[in-house]
Amino acid sequence: MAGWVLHVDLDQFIAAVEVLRRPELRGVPVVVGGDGDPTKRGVVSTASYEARAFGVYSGLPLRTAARRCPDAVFLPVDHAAYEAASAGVIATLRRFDAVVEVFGWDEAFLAIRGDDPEAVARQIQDAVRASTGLDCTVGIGRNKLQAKLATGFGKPAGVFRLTGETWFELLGDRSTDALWGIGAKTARRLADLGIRTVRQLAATDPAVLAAHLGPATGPWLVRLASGRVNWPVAATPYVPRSRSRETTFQRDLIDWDAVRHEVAVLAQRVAADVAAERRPAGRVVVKVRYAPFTTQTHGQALPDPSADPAAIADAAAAALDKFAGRRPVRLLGVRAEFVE
DNA sequence: TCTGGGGTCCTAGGACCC
DNA sequence: TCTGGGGTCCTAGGACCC
Repeated sequence: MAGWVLHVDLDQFIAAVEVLRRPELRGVPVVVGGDGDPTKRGVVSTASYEARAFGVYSGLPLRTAARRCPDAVFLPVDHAAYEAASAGVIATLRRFDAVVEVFGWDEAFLAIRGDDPEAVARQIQDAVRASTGLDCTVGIGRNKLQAKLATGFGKPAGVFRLTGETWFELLGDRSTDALWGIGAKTARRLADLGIRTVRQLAATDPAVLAAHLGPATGPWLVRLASGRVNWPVAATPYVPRSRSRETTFQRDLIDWDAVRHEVAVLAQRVAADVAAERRPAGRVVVKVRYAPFTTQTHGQALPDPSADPAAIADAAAAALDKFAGRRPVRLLGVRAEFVE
C-alpha cells in the first residue's frame, strides 16, 4: 500500500455551471465576468473552451474579450450558483475514503492509500459527473505539488500521474514559471541570474538564492523545482486571516467626499463579514487605486480587537485620512484582519 | 484595449528597546 | 558628545494564486 495525492480540478468550472443550467449554450463561446456587460470595466472570470480558441482567457478585460470574440455569450458572475455547484462536488468527494482538502471553489486535494490511484481518479470523475454533471481533471502525485502540476498535463477531463521518477523528464526543460508559486516577475529575476529552467533552478545553491531573493523565498524556490515537498493534505476547516471588500468604479471618483462615503459603505460590508465570523478584528486596511493604476494602502489598528461595526468604520475612516493624494480614484478597498 | 475581486505569504525598512 | 549591535514589532508594498 502506498500513499498518493490526487488533485481534482473542475474543467472551466464557472462556464460549465452556466452551460449546465442553459443547455442551449453547449458548444457556444461563453464568457463569464463582471456584470455580463462587455462594454463596462471588468475582466473575464472564466471562458469556455470555445471562447478560449479566440484568445479569451481569465483576467482579460471584458472589452478586449468582446473584440476578440464578438459572437460570445457574455454572462454576469453568479457567486451563489457556483457555491452551490461547488458544494455538490465537495460532498461527492467526501464519499471517498480519503483526506479531503478543499482548495477554492473548483479544486481539492485528496490523500489516499492504495496501489491503483488511476482507478480511484476515474471513480472520482464518474461520481462527480453523475452527481453534478461537471467534468474534472485529476492529477496524481506523491505530494501536492506533483499532483497539482500533473493536472495541467491531464486537461481536459483526463487523468495524469507525475512523480519523482518523471519530474525532470516532464518539467526539467520548462521555464521556471511552470512551477506553482513562480510567476512572471520571479521568473524574470531568476533569468537575470542565469536560471531559466526548472532543472537549473533545482541545481542552484539555496544559499545563493537566499542572498538574492530573501532567506525564506530563495531556498523555498529550489525545493519547489526539485518537486520534493512535504506539504500535508489538511482536512482542518479553513480559518480566514482577513476579510475584504473592494470596488472598481465605472467612472473614477473625483470628489473626496464621495471617496469617504464609499469607504464607509465598504467598511459596513466588511463589518458584516467580520460579525459572521464571530471573531474580533485587530486592524483595518484601506486600499486606494488612483487613476491610471497606482495602488497604495494604509492601515489602522483598532484600539482593542473588536467585531463592532462602528469600531471598524472608525478605523477605516482613520486609515483613509492617512492618504494625502487627491487624484481621481479608480478603486477602493477595505480589509479587516483578524487577531490570531 | 487598460488592467476584477478575494485571498495568502514574504520582504524590507523604520521604530523601539535593551 | 557620540555611540554598537541585536531582537522584535509594525507597516507598506510586492508577488502569487484562484
